[in-house]
Amino acid sequence: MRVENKIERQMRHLLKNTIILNRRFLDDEQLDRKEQFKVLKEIFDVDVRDREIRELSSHFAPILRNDHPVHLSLLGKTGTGKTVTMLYFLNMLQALCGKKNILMKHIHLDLSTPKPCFRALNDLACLLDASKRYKKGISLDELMSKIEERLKDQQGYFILFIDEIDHVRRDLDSFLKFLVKRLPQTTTLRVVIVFTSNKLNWLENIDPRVKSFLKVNEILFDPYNAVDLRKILLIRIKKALNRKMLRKGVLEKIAAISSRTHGDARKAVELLSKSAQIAESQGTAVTMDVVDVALEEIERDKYVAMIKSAPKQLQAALYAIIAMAANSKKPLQIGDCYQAYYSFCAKVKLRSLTQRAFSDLVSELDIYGFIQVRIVSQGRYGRRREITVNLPLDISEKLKRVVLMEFDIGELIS
DNA sequence: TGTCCACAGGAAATACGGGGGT
DNA sequence: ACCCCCGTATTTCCTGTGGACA
Repeated sequence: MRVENKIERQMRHLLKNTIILNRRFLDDEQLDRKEQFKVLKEIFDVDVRDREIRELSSHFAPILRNDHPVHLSLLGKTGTGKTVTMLYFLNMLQALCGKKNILMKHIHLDLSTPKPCFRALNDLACLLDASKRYKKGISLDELMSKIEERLKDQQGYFILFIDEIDHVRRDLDSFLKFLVKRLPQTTTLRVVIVFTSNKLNWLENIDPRVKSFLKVNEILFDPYNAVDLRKILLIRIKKALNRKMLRKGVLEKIAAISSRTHGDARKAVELLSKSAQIAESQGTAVTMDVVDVALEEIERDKYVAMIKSAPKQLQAALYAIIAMAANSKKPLQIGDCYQAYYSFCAKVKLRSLTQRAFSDLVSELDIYGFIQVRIVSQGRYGRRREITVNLPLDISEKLKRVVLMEFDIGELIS
């Protein structure tokens, strides 16, 4: 057979077995606002998040009557659609207000990465075009004044959508105090603040003096169930994938796994996407087995990505603990781990921390899920935390290698 | 019943780095 | 050049504690 024919046949075969037709629809980051809204509209059109949208409507209805709604707090885990629903809703509301000649504007302050109070205020000021971007060096008061100045003489409704409010580390109180006490007094705008949080009780930890000022309504976003996830995934599949290459039941399986483990739409789409990728690179259809492989791969990548982006000290602590755990079947205790960490630091020329600081690193590793920590009292033999490592062997080996690479040490240290 | 282990974990202090106004 | 401001990382200092053991 002539070589041209071979190539052509090969290409046609590949084309026929292509799974991902339009990668962009598997990753919201790559879609622009307009396309995102289009996808969202389709999702809402099949009655997903119906209750939440109805509640939002009734919360904001007073605006159309020239009345003042109280603030709003959207609660729910990550990936339950708090942000997208709200953005979509605000967009609609904006259009509605436009029709009725009601002055309304909204701003989305995204705190999805943790920031101190200063940074949050600065971001807000930038969004309002009230100040330039500072890194540091300017007092909080000045920033607040700039924002006030900017908003002073404006009229109408001002909806401030603050995403992930609990990510304001340190001094959340003064941030809120400014927003709910000081700001409304210095402006003629009617301010309505919408908070988002994945901690159901974030309001309970704030300064009572601020809290008393903060009248909020709450809307709870439940994790998606399998039925909703199926609808959401189906829309993505239609847009992005070659459906012929999806074996029967795969969609249901992904929906079921996702609703069972987290109910997070973004993660569900990620699993779909990963499965398609794997199947495509193997040249097979997306089968149930492929989904399992994808699940494992996502899990592993999660750990690796986390430790790679973590501070050096945390990496060292993790290495020491994993290495210790490999040599002993019993749970570890802090003191021994600290010794291991200490000598590891010496080997890689890292300044070692005190045990107090190390103890915090251990808690952090626990939060991230690398290790499990349990406080156990041994009577006169002390009160201590027992450390266990439950990572699958391949992952812990991989993590050790990653850490060593981070320290520029190729060869294994015994 | 009191002691005392081996830490946990909170609070405050300190060190350090770097930006901004003047 | 000087002083002020802020953030982060750590250290220092500290009080608290469940229960085995004497």
